[in-house]
Amino acid sequence: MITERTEEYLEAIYYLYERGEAATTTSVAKELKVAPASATQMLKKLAKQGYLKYVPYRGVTLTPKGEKIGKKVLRKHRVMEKFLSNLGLPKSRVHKDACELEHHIPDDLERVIHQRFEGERLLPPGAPSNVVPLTSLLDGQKGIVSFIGGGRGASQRLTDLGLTPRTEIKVVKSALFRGPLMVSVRGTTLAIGRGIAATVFVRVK
Amino acid sequence: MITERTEEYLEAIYYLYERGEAATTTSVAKELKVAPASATQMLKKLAKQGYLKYVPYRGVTLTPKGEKIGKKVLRKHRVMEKFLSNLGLPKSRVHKDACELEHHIPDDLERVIHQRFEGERLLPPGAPSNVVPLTSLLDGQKGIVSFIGGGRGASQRLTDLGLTPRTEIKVVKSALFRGPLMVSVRGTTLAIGRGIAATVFVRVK
DNA sequence: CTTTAAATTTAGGCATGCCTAAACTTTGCC
DNA sequence: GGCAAAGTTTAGGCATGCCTAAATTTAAAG
Ligand SMILES: [Fe+2]
Ligand SMILES: [Fe+2]
Ligand SMILES: [Fe+2]
Ligand SMILES: [Fe+2]
Repeated sequence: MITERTEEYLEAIYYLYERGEAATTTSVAKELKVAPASATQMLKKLAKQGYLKYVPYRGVTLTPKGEKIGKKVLRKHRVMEKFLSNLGLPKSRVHKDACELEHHIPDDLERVIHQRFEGERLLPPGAPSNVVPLTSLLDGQKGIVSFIGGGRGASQRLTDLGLTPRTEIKVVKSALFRGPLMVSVRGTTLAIGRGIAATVFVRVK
Repeated sequence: MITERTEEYLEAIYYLYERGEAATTTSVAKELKVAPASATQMLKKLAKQGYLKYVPYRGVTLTPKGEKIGKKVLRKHRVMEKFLSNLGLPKSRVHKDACELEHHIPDDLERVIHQRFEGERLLPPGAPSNVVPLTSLLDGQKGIVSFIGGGRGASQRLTDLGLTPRTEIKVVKSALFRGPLMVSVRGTTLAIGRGIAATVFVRVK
């Protein structure tokens, strides 16, 4: 059985990775507010369990197995944060509560909550319900560009990138709530900012 | 700190109490699928902690402190069960997942979720069970208007909007917990407030 | 080579919590 | 008073997991 603390470590390591920071013993320890010695011990254990590769004095790298968990937990954390803050929970509690719930929310429940709370205010009235902002797609999902909701400037930039209606688009990597999205269009992969991505509405397949 | 297992015991004892059954060592043990000896030990501990009154050979009674917790946990359990099953979780998992979440959902979150799904208890007795308030529908779901539960004013306004019995209606977007619903009726999309939507009962397809 | 920061090892601490079988005691009923 | 059922006591098991200070080692930079 995977413990809550293990999830917490993997989440933190994935978070460092996502920001391009090295996952050293100290950086992990700082992230989790524990002493370096504690992190060393824990990282060795996680390596033995196959969640990451640990090289003494060199830091760690997540294995596919560990990355999958870290990524999932972080995603749940963010989904729950948004959920809670949308419900009007005091800001001071949003993070903490999300950090507890992230370990207890089943995958499918997370998915449903996510779908309902991302971009819901952006949808133009009357749009068919399977048309959603690009930012709502999860990694790996595909869609067809339906229309561009933004103004002229945004439209121009997106046209330049080849993001025009009826184009098929696939989300390669979405940080879910912040940071750019990596999308694949017409065989090429490109990164676009969240702000502009939110103006692209796609029909989900 | 109150443990999960403690909550489980208090929940079970409150559940017995609610049904008018005596909370004896054996009945509690049976409820939780443990040996009587385990229950004895645990009940003594809970008594020492002030959650209940324990009289050897006579069973237990919840103190106000214990009753408050047992009642709350059971309520959370039920709210979560309803929530999960409304979201389409497989029946086999609804109970188990609810029994985990009940220990991790903050009070205010439970309250909000409850409000969203309590509408179903407004159902007039004898109504077929697939008739639910409009507010219970999820995005994209369709239904046939069955009847209007509100008073004259509400009825008039809804009639004006074309929301009359036997009309087909589709929920385009429901904010799930607050804000108006977007519905599609006879080919047009319109927004209606939550309050009035709760008086519209529809037969789900 | 020296210095410093990062990392590791060591040795220990702490916090428990819940469960069971088997033998024994009590209660309640006849 | 005898008996069965309910409840209790006893004695033990099991499953750990994570954290830290201080001393030591290693790596990297100059
Ligand atoms: Fe967490
Ligand atoms: Fe978290
Ligand atoms: Fe539970
Ligand atoms: Fe429960």
